[in-house]
Amino acid sequence: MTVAKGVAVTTVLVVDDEPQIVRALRINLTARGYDVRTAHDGAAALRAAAESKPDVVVLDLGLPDIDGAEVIEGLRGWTTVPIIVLSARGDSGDKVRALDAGADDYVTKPFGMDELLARLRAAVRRGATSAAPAEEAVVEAESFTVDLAAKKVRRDGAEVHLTPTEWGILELLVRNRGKLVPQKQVLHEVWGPAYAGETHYLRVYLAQLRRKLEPRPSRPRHLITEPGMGYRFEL
Amino acid sequence: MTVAKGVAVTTVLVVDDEPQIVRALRINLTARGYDVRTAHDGAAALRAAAESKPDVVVLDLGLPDIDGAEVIEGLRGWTTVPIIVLSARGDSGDKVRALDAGADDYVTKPFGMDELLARLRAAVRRGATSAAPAEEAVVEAESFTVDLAAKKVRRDGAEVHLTPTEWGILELLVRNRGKLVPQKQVLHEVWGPAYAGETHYLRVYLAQLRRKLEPRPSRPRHLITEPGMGYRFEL
DNA sequence: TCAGGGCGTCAAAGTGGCGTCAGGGCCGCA
DNA sequence: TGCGGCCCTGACGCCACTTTGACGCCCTGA
Repeated sequence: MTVAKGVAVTTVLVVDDEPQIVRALRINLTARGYDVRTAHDGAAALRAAAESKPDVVVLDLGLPDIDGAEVIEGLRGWTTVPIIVLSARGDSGDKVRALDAGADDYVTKPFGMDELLARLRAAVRRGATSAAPAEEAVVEAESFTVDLAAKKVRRDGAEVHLTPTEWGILELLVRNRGKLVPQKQVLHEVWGPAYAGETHYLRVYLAQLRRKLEPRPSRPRHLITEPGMGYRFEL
Repeated sequence: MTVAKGVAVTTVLVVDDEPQIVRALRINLTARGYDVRTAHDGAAALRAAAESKPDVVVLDLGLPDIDGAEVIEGLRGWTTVPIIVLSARGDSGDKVRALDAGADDYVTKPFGMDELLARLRAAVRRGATSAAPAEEAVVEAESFTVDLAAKKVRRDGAEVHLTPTEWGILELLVRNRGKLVPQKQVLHEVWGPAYAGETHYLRVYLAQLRRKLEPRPSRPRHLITEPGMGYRFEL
């Protein structure tokens, strides 16, 4: 899902060369809060998919340029995004080919909008559960490990308890491991936009984190201060 | 997939009360190398699913005992196994209900065997990629056990009665065992989107759960509060 | 050599979250 | 109509976390 301002918006790519179908889908999907992108032929569909990273694709088989099965294969080469095939041809050979090429569902025209929407929800639901695990959830430093998914920190096997603020800082730095994170960014993301000047907070909390995590808190090896600039997490 | 001697065998659970349908499916699926299990009513289906851990379920909606949507919900309570619904009724209301209850696909009788097999392959393919690390239906903590399929909790052999709200919280935490679940997520998933600020509810209900489940409710070992962040279930 | 800014450290408030208990309202069931 | 289970609400004490202030160090530039 595309995430904007903390709200997950589902993006749907509609691929069809019949304007009235595209129009009907756009109206219905937009009304239900989906972000709708469209493409009118196979080449445009592949481009649009690569670009807008949709959460689900609705694909008509009768495209002017490329055969539908090839579009499916083109997508399946690099993404597991759910694909719902629309087709006027109801014969079973087409269905079998499309599904075996990698489509997730097959709906015959004319279709009921209710049914299509329900199948769309089902496809998105599946996509959401299977997609996730991308990012590596557990990061290992020399003297401690950070589990970003479980929000746990372990040191010498024992779990270390962090307060919400401590965790917020550590998470931010670990997600940007190796990179310098400016003071302003830390303050902004952990405390909020109104705290850009409270650099003293950072000194206090970084000291606390080092005391809890560093083998030698006064000679930090992982939670590095870059004077005047910001902080950096090193493995 | 069930793995035996290095060879992956796909297990299909067929649920239908019409013997000739079951027979036709058994013959066709077995011929293609699937391991076929069958059930003739909803109760048996839920039992068989918990027992044989199928890779895909083919479910007829017109069962003699339980409504089809309830069977789907019963399965979805603890597993993400793909479910393909078969139904004689082609009307769109049924389709929408079944799909929204958690079905993955919907095929209207009479169906072509080719098409059903293609949809089955598509469902299995998806299931294989998403294949979460085989979630267990029954989770054992030190002092109690949670049966996600049966929605039951046992402590010292005796069943513990939970209210719907208590169960909702426990289920959510157990499904995310080890992971921290933010307060907002608990409120959102148990009470609904409008209750994001009612953190007091959580304190009351967590106390109730601890009183019922923890050996030492004031020193919880399994239902852990992470102050300011959320809750965590530990085995 | 001195002044100043940035940083680390320690300790002392204060305050907000948490656990707990008890009461009240609602709804389904007898 | 009464009863019991369940959900919600309010009050209160406690503790952990956040915030704040004071102080000394180091480095840099004047």
